[in-house]
Amino acid sequence: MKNAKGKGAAKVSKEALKPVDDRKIGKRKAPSKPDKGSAPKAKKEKAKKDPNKPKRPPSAFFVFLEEFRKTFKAENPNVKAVSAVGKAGGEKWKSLSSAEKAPYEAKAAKRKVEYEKLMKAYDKKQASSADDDESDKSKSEVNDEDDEASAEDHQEEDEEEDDDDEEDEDDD
DNA sequence: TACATGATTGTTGGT
DNA sequence: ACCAACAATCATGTA
Repeated sequence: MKNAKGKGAAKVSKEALKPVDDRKIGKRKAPSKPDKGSAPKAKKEKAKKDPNKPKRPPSAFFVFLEEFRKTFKAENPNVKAVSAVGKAGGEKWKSLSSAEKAPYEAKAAKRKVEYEKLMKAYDKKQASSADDDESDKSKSEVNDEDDEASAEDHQEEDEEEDDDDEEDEDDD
């Protein structure tokens, strides 16, 4: 008789230590670039802000936060401060069970797939652009802009793959 | 007038 | 494998 839950296999390790629990190491954000230029919109500087660079996909937490923000603001229209929603959201998020977060993770996972796709296109562009030396390159070259080939195809919202027992409620 | 900030967690990319 | 930065939000603050 093997383990009834052979699925888990040797994953008995308890989350164990978290390398860094407090990311308060330091608030590194914008490298402080108070350029007197005021608007960093179009600076011929080397501030390459790739407009094509896809932003990172929102994690399950952010997906949940998006909806949570609405609820939070709906019940706290007086609250003003992103930190308020962040704290409340973070607390609530931890209060949710894996099953509750499942739908959010599912969506986040989907976003990630799209992100990878966009990244691919972006990467391609970078490769082309990387070839700054387009002096006498008679090659066809730059053939980008083929992204969004299939912008909207699957809009299905059915994530009902309940074949396996996914009763993963937090039961510490 | 306009941008940076603050606070949350998760994910991604780089070394 | 680990570290560091960034993803949304939006009123407030500073220059």
